[in-house]
Parts: sequence; C-alpha cells; structure tokens
Amino acid sequence: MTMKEAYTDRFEFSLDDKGRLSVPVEWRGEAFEKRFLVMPSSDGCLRIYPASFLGREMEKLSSLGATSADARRKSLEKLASVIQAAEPDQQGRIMIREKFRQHAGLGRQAVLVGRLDHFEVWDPKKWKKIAPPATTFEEVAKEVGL
Amino acid sequence: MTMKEAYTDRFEFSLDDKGRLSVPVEWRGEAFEKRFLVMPSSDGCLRIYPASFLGREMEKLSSLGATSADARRKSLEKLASVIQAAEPDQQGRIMIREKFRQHAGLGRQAVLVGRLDHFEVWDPKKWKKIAPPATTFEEVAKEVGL
DNA sequence: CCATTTTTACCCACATCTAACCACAACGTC
DNA sequence: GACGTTGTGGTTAGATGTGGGTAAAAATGG
Repeated sequence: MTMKEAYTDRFEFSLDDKGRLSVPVEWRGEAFEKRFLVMPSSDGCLRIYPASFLGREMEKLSSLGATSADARRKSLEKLASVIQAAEPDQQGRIMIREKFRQHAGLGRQAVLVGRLDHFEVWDPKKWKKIAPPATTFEEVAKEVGL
Repeated sequence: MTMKEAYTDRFEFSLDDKGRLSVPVEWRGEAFEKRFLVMPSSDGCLRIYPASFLGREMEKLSSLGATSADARRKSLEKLASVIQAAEPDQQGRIMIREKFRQHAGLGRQAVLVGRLDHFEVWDPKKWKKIAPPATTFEEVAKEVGL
C-alpha cells in the first residue's frame, strides 16, 4: 500500500443550513482523494474516509478463506447500508446529510480531526469533553516505542 | 534505512508576527527534506520532523499483526491530530500556527536545536534553563564508547 | 403521465486570510 | 568596491471559507 499524505491537525469550521462543510485546504492536495465516505461512529462523531477505503476492504475479502470471508462480507454489507458518499463542490465543501449530522449532534460548528488515513467530524462541545488534554510526541512515542 | 544528512548545531532566529520562522541554510540542502511535521513536545518545545516520518510509521503498521497494530494505530492517530504539516516558502521559512507557538511559549525569538533526525524549537528563556552546559566530543565519546 | 414540492448542484458574491512577491540591511567572498 | 547570499520585514494578488440565489434534478402525489 502506497501512503501518499496523511490527515493531520485539527480545524474548526462552520456548517451552513444546507449541511455543507468545508474540507481544509491542507487536505485538498493532489495526494489526497477527492471522494469520501461518511460513516457514523459509535463514539458520537462521523468518520470520513477516502472512497478507496471500501475497495481495499473488498480486496481483502478475496484473499481470505471462504468461511471467514463470508462473515466479513456480511459485516461490510451491513456497514455499506449506513455509508454516505460525498464529493466536494467547487468550493471544496462536502454535503453531510441530516441523518448523519443528527448522529453526531452537529450544529453550526464542527471540529475536524486528522487521523492519518481518515478524519473525524465532531460537535465542538463533544470534542472538548473527550479530547485528550494536550497530546505530546513523547507520550505517543512511549506507547508506540519509537 | 538510508541516512542522508543530520540536523546539527544550534541557531537563534526571529519569529515575525505571522508566525514565520527561518530554517537555517545549514538544513536546507538537497539531502534534507522540504516538508516538515510540527509536533508539541512534553518538555515545552516543538519537535520538527521530516514529513517522511509519518509514512514510515504507517508502513510499520501494515507489517504487523492485526491485534498489536490496532493499539499502535490508535496511538498514532492521537498524535496525528496534533501535528501541523509545514512547507518552507521561497525564503526558506515555515509558518508555525499560533496553537503551536503557544504550546512552546514562543515570542519573537526562537532557538533551533539540531537533534540528528529532527530539530527542536525553543523559547530562548526555556532553553537557557534546560540547556546542557558545554558538552564536548570526548565527554560524549566516553559515554557512548566511540 | 403530468404537476407540485423538495432536494441538490452549480454559480456568483464577499470578507478574510494566506502565500507569492518584492525590498533591504547585514554579512561574507572574490 | 561589486556581488551574491541570508535572515527579516512588508505589500498585494489570489486563494479560502462562508453565505446565498437559482436552475436542474429528484422525489412525491395525484
């Protein structure tokens, strides 16, 4: 797998009454994909992956034993039923359906959090509650063993 | 792993009110990367790594068992959310967002400290307090056993 | 099948911010 | 001195985030 560029940093942007959300210019380069999948997350945010995510998952299926692939396929099919595809308009915004905004409790503001191969969208209040209080390099280095 | 060139020496440069900081010409050669990751450090400075750092870490993930990769991924994702990517302008300066300047307590001056595969950015006052007093080659040679 | 309402995509407008450009003093080299 | 480089500071054209209008498309309902 070739990694091009990673989603990093945090941004706070506004959602207009049409449900449009700007994707930060930092995540718009040639190395980034221009099509996304919006999925509800169990921790109360939205996870937004590059569209190629599904293709990769489906490829993984074919390199799996028939029995274990079957269970995975069922799970993926379940996931597919709650995924919204989204493509930015010419201003770089993606439209997030109301169903999804509701899931994340989104109002007029949203926090976008970079997570390497994808990013998350949070309601600012929720984010403040669950955000780690100043993540640092050393903290993670210890956990990961750099 | 191919080591190209190492970040060495110390420099004191100024930060303008736009948050721009010159990268020393000593660290600008062809052998150095032209894209950086700015990360907050727990000792109150900023750690600045070549951008390839993240790519290498992500590749390590894919060559790991699914279970142990999961915990590592979570940690790396946490780190990603507090990383700012930065690219020098045509004068060789990188823009450091206010969020990060605040973390390091940076004013109009900054000390840049070479750390082999990365460098650190310090507020001059903080640096004076923690700076090691005049290390010499022989001293370190004894410790390391050169 | 057509009429009506709702939704969506495209376009334009605009304030703010950024990045490219220019300028220049300090320094070092030839 | 003439020249180029480096660090530093401003100016400005263009990009960016945001809002709204409108026409096309889709959904809904006879």
